[in-house]
Amino acid sequence: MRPERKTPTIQDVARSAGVSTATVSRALSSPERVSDGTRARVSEAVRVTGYTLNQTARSLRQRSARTILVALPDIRNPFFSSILDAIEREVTARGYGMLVANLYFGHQATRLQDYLLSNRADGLLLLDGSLNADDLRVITSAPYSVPLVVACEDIPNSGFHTVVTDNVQAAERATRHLIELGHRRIGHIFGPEQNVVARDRLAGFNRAMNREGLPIAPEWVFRGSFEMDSGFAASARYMTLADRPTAVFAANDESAIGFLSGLRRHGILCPRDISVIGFDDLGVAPHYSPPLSTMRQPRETLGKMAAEALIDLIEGRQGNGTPLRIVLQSELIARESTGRPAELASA
Amino acid sequence: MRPERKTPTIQDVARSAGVSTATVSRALSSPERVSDGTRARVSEAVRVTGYTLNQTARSLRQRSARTILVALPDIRNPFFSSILDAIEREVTARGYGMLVANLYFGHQATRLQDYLLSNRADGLLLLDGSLNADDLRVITSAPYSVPLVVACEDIPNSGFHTVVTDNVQAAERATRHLIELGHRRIGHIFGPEQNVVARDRLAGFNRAMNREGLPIAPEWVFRGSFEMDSGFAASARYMTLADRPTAVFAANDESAIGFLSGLRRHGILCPRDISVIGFDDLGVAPHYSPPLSTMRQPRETLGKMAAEALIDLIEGRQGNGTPLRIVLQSELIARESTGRPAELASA
DNA sequence: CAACGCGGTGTAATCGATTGCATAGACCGC
DNA sequence: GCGGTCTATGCAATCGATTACACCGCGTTG
Repeated sequence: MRPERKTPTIQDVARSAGVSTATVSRALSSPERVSDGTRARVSEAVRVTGYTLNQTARSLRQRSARTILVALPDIRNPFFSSILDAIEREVTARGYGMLVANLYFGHQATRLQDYLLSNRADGLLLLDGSLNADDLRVITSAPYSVPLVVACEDIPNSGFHTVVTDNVQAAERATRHLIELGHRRIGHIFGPEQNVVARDRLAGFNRAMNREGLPIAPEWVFRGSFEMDSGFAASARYMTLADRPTAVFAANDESAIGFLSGLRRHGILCPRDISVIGFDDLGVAPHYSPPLSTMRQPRETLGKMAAEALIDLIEGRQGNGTPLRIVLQSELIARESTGRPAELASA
Repeated sequence: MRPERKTPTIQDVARSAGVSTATVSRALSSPERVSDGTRARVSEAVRVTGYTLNQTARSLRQRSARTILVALPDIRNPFFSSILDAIEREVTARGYGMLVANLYFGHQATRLQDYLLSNRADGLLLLDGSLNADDLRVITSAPYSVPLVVACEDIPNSGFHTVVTDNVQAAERATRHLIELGHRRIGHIFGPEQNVVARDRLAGFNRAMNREGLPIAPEWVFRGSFEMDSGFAASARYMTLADRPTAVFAANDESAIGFLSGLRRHGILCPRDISVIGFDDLGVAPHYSPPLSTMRQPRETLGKMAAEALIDLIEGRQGNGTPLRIVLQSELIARESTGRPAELASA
């Protein structure tokens, strides 16, 4: 039977300051519109009452939650979590909150609708390319018109605002790095077949090989899933080959690491017997054995730009109809896992 | 000058179904309270109008956002991101949303207040032990009474509801593992000095050594920060020692990996020359060279239980005044980075 | 001196749901 | 046939802010 104290509202502040709620609201959100005296009395009243704004009430009235929703396939993936970090910084700096939805590769457009159409979030930052563009258009077009920015994983030809890195180009660069070292027989560990990023990296690999007139052996393209275990599995298949590549471009660092870990068990040493380059520059890459050559994406920039773009969209800037498309470049980080092929080194 | 179509509201549904808004509300949230016919007409009206609930309006009225806030020191850390994953699953299953605040080791209690006292979130799941208990009590006690569960990093003697693992015990187990292998001269890579988890692990290390009557050399306890680079730095100091330990317990896998990576550059090989055990069982641990022995915390369970506890608290279950305290145990995962010391192996 | 502009403030409508209370009608039992 | 109970529904208040509009008083200007 206790008094059930409630948190103070703007009414309490108004009463304490001897003004109307309208004045309190103005004193707090556009201080230049009230007189100095009033402003001071309101501040004091806020202090005395311990008032804090009820964001829910404000959201209802202003039809904006000052919150964005970030949807991604897997939070645990360190690549995504560092993007998330960059997004969080930017979003926080702009006074927004960040809701996170993990989709587990689930294509769950419905769950997203739930958040977005219920006014809990003002826009969607989508880091998952596996969603269906038409499903998404349901929420981005009238009457809902939810602001959307696609980042990291492109949804090709969708016409959505997009911030990505050029994976084809970067994969080509990685492959060319191996070629420049003298490798001619080069394999690839592919990512999940449906994944845009994996496909782009395969395309870049193919392009580099074709441009140099090098043959692509189908049995040297190992199926993978971006996970360490799939790289490990690829190493077993590698061992069964009669004719083996001297270098491998892995679609990401995880598969490169799993692959190397498997090879080591068979006594194949990197870079002595094989060169391997990965993608993403995970934290462990420089400390792996051997330190892993890789392509580094500008993760912070990517996350920051995507968040900026989304908030601009939400706040009505960036209004000119044409969809935004930002394409960033990745950087080659050559470490010790790539070297000249054995036949040249010994020569 | 376009018509500015708005998303349909419950009023539109009511009009379309020929009933009052009260009835629509009831049909949707407690269907058993309306007649079959009405329910059908309302469902149809919802379909026709494309109605979606405005969660903000509901939150305002019900004084609950169906959202929790998770605050952590560093999203990029794979340990935290996998906890976050478990939390997200549980929270989503219960119909809640998850706001994420990254604190960057910033002790920013103020930012948390912002979210919690503004009714954007119904409770706080705190994964950061560095916050000041008294600052937190401001929001957990009247008039605000924000539900709080502390997880992962304990805030000792705070009286908050807590879900953690027993780091002292686990560190003792890890150290004992080294002792059982025959090591007598054992070092430790310490975490950030202020961090509870780091302190507990040091305490467990000390306890194991003391119980076995083994000496603890101060110069064998390397200062660290839980990051790979700090493990790497420790390796440099290790090399300068005249008298070196034959085994090291690192406060986490990152520092173990950095340490091993540094030693390798000096030709010190693990496990031949030194045994190293880490903590956390990162994804890379089984694929590192050598595969890393480590302590595995029940991360999924921890995240899930913490989320459950918080939601129970929010929804008024788990009401009996005594603070909850759940302590989980970790599991030793012995891999190849730990072995018998050289002098015994050769014997 | 009347008209006007303007800064500062208050009144009340509004955002979109939920819910306490009232009521109409059906049904029941005595 | 009457009171009572129960079900299904509607009316209107409510959550806590923002904001359109009105108003007051003062200074300026023609």
